[in-house]
Amino acid sequence: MPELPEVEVVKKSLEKEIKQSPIKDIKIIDGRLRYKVNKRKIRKLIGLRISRVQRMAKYLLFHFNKKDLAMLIHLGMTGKFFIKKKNHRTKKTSFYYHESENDIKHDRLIFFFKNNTKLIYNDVRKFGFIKVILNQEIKRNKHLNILGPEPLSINFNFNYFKISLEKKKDNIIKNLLMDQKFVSGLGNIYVNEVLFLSNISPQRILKKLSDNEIKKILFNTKKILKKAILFGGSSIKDFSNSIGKKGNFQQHFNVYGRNGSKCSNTDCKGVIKKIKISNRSSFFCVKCQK
DNA sequence: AGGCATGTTACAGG
DNA sequence: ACCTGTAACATGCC
Repeated sequence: MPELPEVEVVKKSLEKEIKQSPIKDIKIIDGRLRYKVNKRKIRKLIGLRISRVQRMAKYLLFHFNKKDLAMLIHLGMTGKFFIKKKNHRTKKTSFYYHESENDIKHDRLIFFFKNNTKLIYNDVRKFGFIKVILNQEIKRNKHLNILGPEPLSINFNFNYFKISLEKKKDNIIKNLLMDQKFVSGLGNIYVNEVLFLSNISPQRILKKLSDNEIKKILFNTKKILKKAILFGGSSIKDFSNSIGKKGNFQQHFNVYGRNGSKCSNTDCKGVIKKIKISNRSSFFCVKCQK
């Protein structure tokens, strides 16, 4: 899925484009997402105006002028939004995985606004979901209430890291950073990149992390997420097409998807290796990540 | 043909 | 009850 930077970029583009006009209609083309879209509940949004779009970890939360309702969205692996304005070409708000530019067969849901703007939810693999929830349920929502601190917040700090390590000393660092209960918003790409920048092997046992290394991980996590947001996120497997909105941060990957190539540290002659950790691909330099 | 893919979670086993 | 690892979800590309 989009990780935190991609979701943040989507959030910003949605806030900019779709706040003003009321929803006129909602068409469910294929509601069989991770959870089946509840037709009755989602139609309650007709007539409402989006007042704010919020990002929580990798989730999007839509708020409306009718304050008791909210819409929770997760993009899964391949969820994305398109905005279509009258007499304008389609604007992407998210990122291509491996689709062609004009592929519409994975459009799952369309929000029609009174000003003739359309907001299309498109999801190839249907791992994403859309749920209408009550505002008062947000705090105890089962997806949201287990999330650890946002990586860019001050709550993700040295003390928090140390306290968390007490309980998890036998695990390895990659699993910890991937754990949304520990820190919420990182995924496979950015965890690989953070550990590279920190010169730490993804397999390092937690109890063998020094204080200085913990500080490096914290610093590099915040640094790389901010940088990725500035570059508009990462659009993997879609490097050449420049129509619409697209992130460029994949060009700055040091290790992700680069197995076999030389380490990008100029003083290092190491090679990037790919291994499986908890069934996910991990990439690291055998020489400078210890 | 089989393996792989930005994620989450249900489940089994400890 | 907690932790951890694995399988499953649906689809398409290499």
